[in-house]
Amino acid sequence: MSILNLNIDRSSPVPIYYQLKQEIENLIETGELSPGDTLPSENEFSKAYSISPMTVRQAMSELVNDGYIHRERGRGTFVSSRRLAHTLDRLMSFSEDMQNRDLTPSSQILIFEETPPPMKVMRHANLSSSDRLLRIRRLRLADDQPVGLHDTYLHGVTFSQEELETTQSLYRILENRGIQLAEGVKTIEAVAAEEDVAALLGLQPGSPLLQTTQFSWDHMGNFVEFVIAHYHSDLYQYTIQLRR
Amino acid sequence: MSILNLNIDRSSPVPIYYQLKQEIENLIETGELSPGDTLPSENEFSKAYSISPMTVRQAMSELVNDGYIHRERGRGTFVSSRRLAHTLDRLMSFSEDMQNRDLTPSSQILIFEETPPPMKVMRHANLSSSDRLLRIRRLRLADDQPVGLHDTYLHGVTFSQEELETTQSLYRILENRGIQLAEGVKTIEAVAAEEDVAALLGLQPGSPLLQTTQFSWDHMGNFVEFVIAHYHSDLYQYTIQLRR
DNA sequence: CAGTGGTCTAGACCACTCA
DNA sequence: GAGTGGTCTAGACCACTGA
Repeated sequence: MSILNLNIDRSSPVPIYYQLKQEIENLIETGELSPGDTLPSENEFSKAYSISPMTVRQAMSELVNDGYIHRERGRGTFVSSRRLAHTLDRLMSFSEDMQNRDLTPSSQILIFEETPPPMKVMRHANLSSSDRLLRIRRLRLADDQPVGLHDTYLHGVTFSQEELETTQSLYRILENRGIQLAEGVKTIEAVAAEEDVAALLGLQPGSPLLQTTQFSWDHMGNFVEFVIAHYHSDLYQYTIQLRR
Repeated sequence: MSILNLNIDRSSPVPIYYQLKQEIENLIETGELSPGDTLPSENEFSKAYSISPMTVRQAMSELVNDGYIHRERGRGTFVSSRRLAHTLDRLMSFSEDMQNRDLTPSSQILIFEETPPPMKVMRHANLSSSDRLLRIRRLRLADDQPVGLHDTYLHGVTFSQEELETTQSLYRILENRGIQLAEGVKTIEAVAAEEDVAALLGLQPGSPLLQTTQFSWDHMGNFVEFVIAHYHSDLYQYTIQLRR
């Protein structure tokens, strides 16, 4: 593999390993390097640009980490397939999710009240029955078709039903109050539709539903929300991108 | 922060950075180090165990990458909130998955044959009806209880049923042939159990099942496998960790 | 065999934090 | 100003691959 023509500016405040990483990333993004192509060896990079091997290695390691390239001992370093976007699973609102799928999201608020935490929430979020959560039940529609039912329980934040109706986005309301969701756990299972849920989603009782339950926390590890959702499985599937 | 009491064996073939990483991981997993605790500085590690700073750094970098710790320039290195397990979603075999859940996995091979690709696979993996795939249907058990049914379609690899029975692991057979799964897409939905599947899983027909369909590719973007799986939802849920 | 990535050394200077 | 992580050097030996 002949050496690539890269632009490394040693007077720049940008770290050398980072410049190298960005340059290679660009070549891959623009298609000048294709999946399966062999990269110059670490040694070649090191000599061609007078960069210490360990510095070259740092750039390569981050590219491997980001999924752009992979290394094979004794063989070389290769550009990886770009089949998948480089995104992992993210905390995403229903609205964001639908917009990503090119559907128009909407909502009907069915319940808006203060309640003590459900048992499951008390256990996982370490709350007691004297704590008060804001409970919001919403029918979720995509292109005006009902696809799911969301029961959201919020901790440590209050607002009016009117504010939700005008803002449309729970996450935006949280952000306006300086609350940022940082991590979450979502569990997915299949359940048979109860009568009330079935009626709302236009299904027969007993129809298979996708049920997701999610806990979310902010950066400090404070419990923020619990959501239990039921989806019409013909209209809503869950897709995950995986890496080894 | 006083120095920790770690066990580093320099005569071991296990790399030093990896030993260091594992030891710290253990301290965090067992709770001997708690979220927010300050780790000894890189310099302290380096001196205490006579390890080169760059080697200490490699261990730390991987721990950061895996979400165990985070670094703050000028302040120190801290144990991260351990609310979430340290795994993101990975391509994982059923066996690995069960072992992570402390269950003993086993399998019964029901079908082992060559077939043309199913329609869905032809579309997604760009194959034609003249291609031949190896199809394997297996009943999957955890602690001897049937939890799921896997239909796997493999491309570009052949082996005998005997080899699978002795090796036990499809992924190991692939690895032995130099095939490494690199990325995948998994779709999760809820379906009603068909009669044959219900019987195998000990359920009534029409019971809600978790259905996952997965495509996997190697580093070069070559299609390797398609798996359609059905799970007894009471016994098997899918959990995802999310980040914003 | 030469070439590759994997690991490791023993230093260096820098920007940043905090007392 | 002492201590921290961030970057970087210029080498070394190893295990592995492939011709």
